[in-house]
This record gives sequence, structure tokens and C-alpha cells, in this order.
Amino acid sequence: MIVSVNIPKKRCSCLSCELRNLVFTNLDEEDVEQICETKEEISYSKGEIIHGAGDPIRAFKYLRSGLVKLYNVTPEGDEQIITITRPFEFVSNTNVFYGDTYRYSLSALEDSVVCCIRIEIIKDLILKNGKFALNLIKSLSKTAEGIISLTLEIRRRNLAGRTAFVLLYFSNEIYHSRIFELPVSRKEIADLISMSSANVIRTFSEFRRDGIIRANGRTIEITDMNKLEVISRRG
Amino acid sequence: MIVSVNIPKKRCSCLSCELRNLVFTNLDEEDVEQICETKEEISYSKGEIIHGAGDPIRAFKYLRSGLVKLYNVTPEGDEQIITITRPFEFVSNTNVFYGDTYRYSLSALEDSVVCCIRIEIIKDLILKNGKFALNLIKSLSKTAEGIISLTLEIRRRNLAGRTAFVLLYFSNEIYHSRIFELPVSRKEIADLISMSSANVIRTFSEFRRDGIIRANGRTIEITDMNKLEVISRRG
DNA sequence: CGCGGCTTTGATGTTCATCAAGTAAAGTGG
DNA sequence: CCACTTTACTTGATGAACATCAAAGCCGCG
Repeated sequence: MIVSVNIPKKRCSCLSCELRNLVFTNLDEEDVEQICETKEEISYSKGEIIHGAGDPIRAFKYLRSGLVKLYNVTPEGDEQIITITRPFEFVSNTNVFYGDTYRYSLSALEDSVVCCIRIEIIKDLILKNGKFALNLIKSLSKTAEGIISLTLEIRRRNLAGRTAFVLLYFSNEIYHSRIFELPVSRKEIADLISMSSANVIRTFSEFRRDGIIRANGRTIEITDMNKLEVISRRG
Repeated sequence: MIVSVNIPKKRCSCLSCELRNLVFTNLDEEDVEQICETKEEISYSKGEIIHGAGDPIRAFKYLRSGLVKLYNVTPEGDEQIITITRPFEFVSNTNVFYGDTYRYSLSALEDSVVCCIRIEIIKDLILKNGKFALNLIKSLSKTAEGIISLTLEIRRRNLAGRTAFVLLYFSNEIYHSRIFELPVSRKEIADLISMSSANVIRTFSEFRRDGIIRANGRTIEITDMNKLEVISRRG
């Protein structure tokens, strides 16, 4: 017996995109369809570079799924991770609107799908749709503020405090679970908190000895949330 | 003999404001006059707080003259300076457009004049004037990017490198002179670069001993620019 | 002219980076 | 699929970098 399948009409998938309510609000169907026709959804495998510093800015990028890191490479070749962000937040090189090239690099920490919309289209929308513009400003500001506050949180802590903070960040903000797979290497945590990887590892070991976490490779389980929060606060 | 003085007609001073070309571009006279009627120019003396973290956001603030610092106060009461900015840049609490209260505090490092425009007026302009909105987005992005890059520059350096960087920052970006009056205490430099004030002072002393700077109180003269740049680069 | 805050310097100890060596894990090519 | 290579992780030892504490000097301001 042949089951009849509902084949949807060839129709703009953006109309039902869950991201639409987040940024691309206040757009009529016409605008959405214009975006839809020109947008590209690009998949990146874990580890792939989405764009490098210095690449020309052509698209406004939006993370649909996965996890990415935004980072700077110093003249000495060291990485400074600026932020790690998950879907429904801008993949925000904050300078997309005033520069010609990306200031920082962006790469996928997990398999990721990025929605790319030609930057001119976004600029046109800003010009002609005030509500869209205001909403975009809010989102951009929020993203920038997120980066700044992350930096402030990290820089006022010591090694143990920073490490605890990052573990809590992944647990609370990214995975919403006491147990999770770290999406980053120890070295990358070090690059995020501006410490050496050896000392990040050492701190992990201490947390393990003190019964605060269980760590098996990249699998982390926070076993004493209270103690970890105390370390994060006082460090 | 009585000298006749040219009294200008009562006329919107904003029309000739030099800031108009920077942010408030693409506005017709009517808009500018609306801003003009409702704006407030507030003077702050050196040391005064312009707004504290938690204060309600009522105005879009713009520095007309002087110098200010944007900073965070930690639960322990320590200050973390986010940026030090001079006129013609936004006095940018990046969250003016999406929050109800300021996240960070702002205070005057020198006598300053701040132009305050009611936030609703700016939002109205965004809604009805696309060119204004786009230009504002560019400015906001640039400001946010400035903060982020300052942080990255600082955090990849060691004590001496950070100190040298800050001196060069004041010399090149703020005062455009090899000799200048530091607008901040040693402690505030420490709060900017996340080091202890004692070690900032020690580093100043070393620079003095090595003939790199002359420092008399807050008067600084950079006597060996090259050496200072080398320290800033390698540190 | 005396008080309090900022600055300076030294002494001391802690924190952290670096180096080195070894182990586990994860790709890679035969 | 296994041996091999590479990369990530781990731990210890050492020294450098930095914070902290303390005491003294200076400067500005009432």
C-alpha cells in the first residue's frame, strides 16, 4: 500500500524559520522571500574555519545549529578566544556593518549550519524598515554586551575561578546539564581564559581530586555544583 | 564706548554641532530641531559619576568634551575599567537599546560635557529614518569593536607590555603628543590592565630608570618611543 | 600645619608559565 | 585492521612573574 505523503509546495523555508522571530521580525512576506532567494545555508564540519580574519565581508551570518568560536590570532600565532556561541545568537563579528573585512576568525566547534544573507540585503532592510532596524540594533547590542561581560567575568578571577566559571558556563549556558561533552580542548579553554593549558589541566585534576567534577576525556560531570560555584565566586 | 556684540538669533545650536556629521547625519532640519529642543547638555566635574550601574536608561549620551571612563564594579568592590574614551566617540553603554538600566558605570576623568538626548527620540529616528539607523549601527559597532580589541590587546601582554601599551594609548590615541598629563591615577591604570597598582608603579619606575619615560606625578614624557614600542610589542 | 589619600620601594610568598617526559587517544596509511 | 604517527592530555619540577603587605615619603587640601 502506497502511503500518500504531503509534499509541501515549493515555498520559502524562511517563512517558518524559528530564527525569524528573533531577528527578522517585522518583515513582510515579500522581504522574507527576498532573503530566502539569496540566502545560503552552509554546513561546516567540526574544526572547519567559517571565515578567517581579513576575509572580505559579504554576508551577514547567523548560526542555525552547532557551536562556534570567535577568536583572534596574535602576531605570535597564539589564539585568543573571544566568545563561544550557540544557535539563536548572532554569529557576530561586530564589525560587519562598518568594515570591509572580518577582524576575527570564526570556526566550528561542532558540526554547524550557518545561514548567510548578503549584507547588502540586510542594509537595504535597515534603510527601509525601521522596526527591523531597531530590533537588529537591540540584537547587536546584546551580542556585544555578552562578549564584554564574559571578558569582565573572566578577568576578575584567578586560575581556579576562571576554570570553574568556564565549566559552569558550559553547563548552564550551553548544555543546560550537569553532565556534558566539552566542545573544546583543554588548550582552547586556556585560550579563552588566558592561562596556560598545563595549568587548566592541573586545575581539572584538582577539581577531580576534590570530588567536584568527574572528567573522562571531554566528558565532564559536575558532581559538586555548590563547591564549583563557590570557587567561581571567590576566585 | 559700547561695543556692539553680535547676538545670534535664538536658533538650534545642534545645526552647527560638529557631532552632527558623525552620528546625526542624514537628518533634516526638523529632526535636528526636535533633538535640540529636548536635549540636555550636562557638565560634569573631574571625578563626578555620570551614571552608575543600575541607573535607569533615559538618555542616549554623547561626549562633547572631556574624557570619561566606563567601568564595572565587582561584588568585592574592585573597579574594572572597560574603556577610556574621548569626545567624538559614543559614550557607549552598549546596552542602551535593549536594557532598562545601565550595566556599567561612567565617570568623568576630566571636566566633561555630555549631550543627552532622550532615548525615545533616538528610537523614533531609527524607526523613521533608515539612513540614520544604518549610520548609527555602524557607530555602535565600531564602539563595541573598539572595546573588544582594546581588551584583546591588553590581555595578550604581560605587565610591562600592558603598561607600555597604555602609555602609548594615551600618547597616540588620546593626547597625540609625546608629553601629556595622565588623566588617571596609577590605581586606575591598574584597574584597566588588571594588574596591581604597586606593580604598575614599579614598572613606571623601571621605565624611568631605563630612560624610556620621564614621569613627574601625572606628567608623563615619553623619551624613547622606540623602546616603549618594542616593550609593548614583545610583552 | 596636619590629615588623608596617592605614590613609592622593599621584602616576602603565592600564583602561574615553562620545560620536560611520559601516557593516552585519535587519526593515517599500508 | 593493525602498526605507526601525530596530537592531545597529564604530571612533576623549576623559576619567573606578579600580588600582597608594610613602611615611608609626598602632595594637595582644608
